[in-house]
Amino acid sequence: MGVVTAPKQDRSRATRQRLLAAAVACLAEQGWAGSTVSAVAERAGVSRGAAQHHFPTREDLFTAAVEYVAEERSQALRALPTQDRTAVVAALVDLYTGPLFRAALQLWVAASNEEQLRSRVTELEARVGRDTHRIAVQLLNADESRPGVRETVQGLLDMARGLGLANLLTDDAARRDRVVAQWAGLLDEALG
Amino acid sequence: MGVVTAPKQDRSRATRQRLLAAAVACLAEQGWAGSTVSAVAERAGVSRGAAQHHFPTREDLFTAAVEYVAEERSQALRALPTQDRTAVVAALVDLYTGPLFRAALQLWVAASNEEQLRSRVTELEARVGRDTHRIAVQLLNADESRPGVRETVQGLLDMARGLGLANLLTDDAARRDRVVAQWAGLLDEALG
DNA sequence: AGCAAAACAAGCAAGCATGCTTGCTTTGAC
DNA sequence: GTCAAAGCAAGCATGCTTGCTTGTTTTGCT
Repeated sequence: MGVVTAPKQDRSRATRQRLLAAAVACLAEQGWAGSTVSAVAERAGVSRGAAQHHFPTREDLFTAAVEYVAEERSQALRALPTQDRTAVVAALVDLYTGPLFRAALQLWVAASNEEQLRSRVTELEARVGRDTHRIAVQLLNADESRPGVRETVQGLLDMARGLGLANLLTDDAARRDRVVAQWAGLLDEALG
Repeated sequence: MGVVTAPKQDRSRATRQRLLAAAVACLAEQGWAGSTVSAVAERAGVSRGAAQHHFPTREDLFTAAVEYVAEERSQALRALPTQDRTAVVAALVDLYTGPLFRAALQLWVAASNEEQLRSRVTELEARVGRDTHRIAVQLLNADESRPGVRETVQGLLDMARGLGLANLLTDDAARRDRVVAQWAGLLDEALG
């Protein structure tokens, strides 16, 4: 009762998947308040009743969606190719511009107000954040034993977050590219 | 009709002010969806009817609140003291940690989904962003005629935004201080 | 002091999202 | 082929927020 049990039928699993994907898309496009279960169900191509069969309450649905977003983001992270530092910086920043980041951003802001979501989303961000930092250090070929290197990389990721946030309203890819180019150079000097 | 006319009575102006301040506080604490006009009116200490007398529709209220936030942020910006670069960086970052930034963040995210808000909030961010950049260049004593300096400062402000965003869920002032110290050093080298 | 206008308070109807309940269809096993 | 269980669809009741409408108090001016 209440425990999310592993689905036993293929159709059910497919529907669950579609519902979660639709939930993430709705979050990215219409935000938290606009992501009503009717909207998610309609986008997933199922009835609202079906949605509430898989996720009895709206909170259940988006609790699962949080995990889904975390999984997708980790997956995108691991798909990053190894290149020169400028390309790596650009690729990292690109992680914060897609619909996945938009959905995550909506979840962060919603979690800052909804008690129920806060703990789960905080855990998500901690986990994904650690993964991101680890992979960033690896891809940038940074030596974390040197003092300041850890903070430099953290600042870079914070800058990427900020660029993604600025990208929420106005799609300023041109400005972003210039900033990325400049700071990739500064970073290259700082990391040696 | 519909045009927000200048209030003629002192009590009215005070109530308007309290309503706007309460709207900003509600935004920062309870987000966009949670900032119902009842909540704002209660926080302002007036009845809901009074709130709807001053702002006939909810959109009117928060349209005015957007302007209010922009004004407050510009004011906070101009109050920044001139100090050494590390202190200036810390002060700039601090601009992105208070309730004003939280309210602005809620507005950004809400505006990314609500058509009506988007244009106004976009204009707000453009204006405040320009002011912030200008004052940052001035306080940092940066020579924008040198290539790359403009992008360097922009990247710093983007990092500040990202730090503020990270601060939304977990109040990690310690990490922020370390990142600020490190990036202040990087910036000092880059600006010469 | 009186008066008109503004400011404020309270109640009412409409719209919407959620959660529950009921009934029908599909699945997979015997 | 049948049957029980899971998946799915639709309708209903509740609670909440908004906007409007009506009535009362306060303000500023003559």
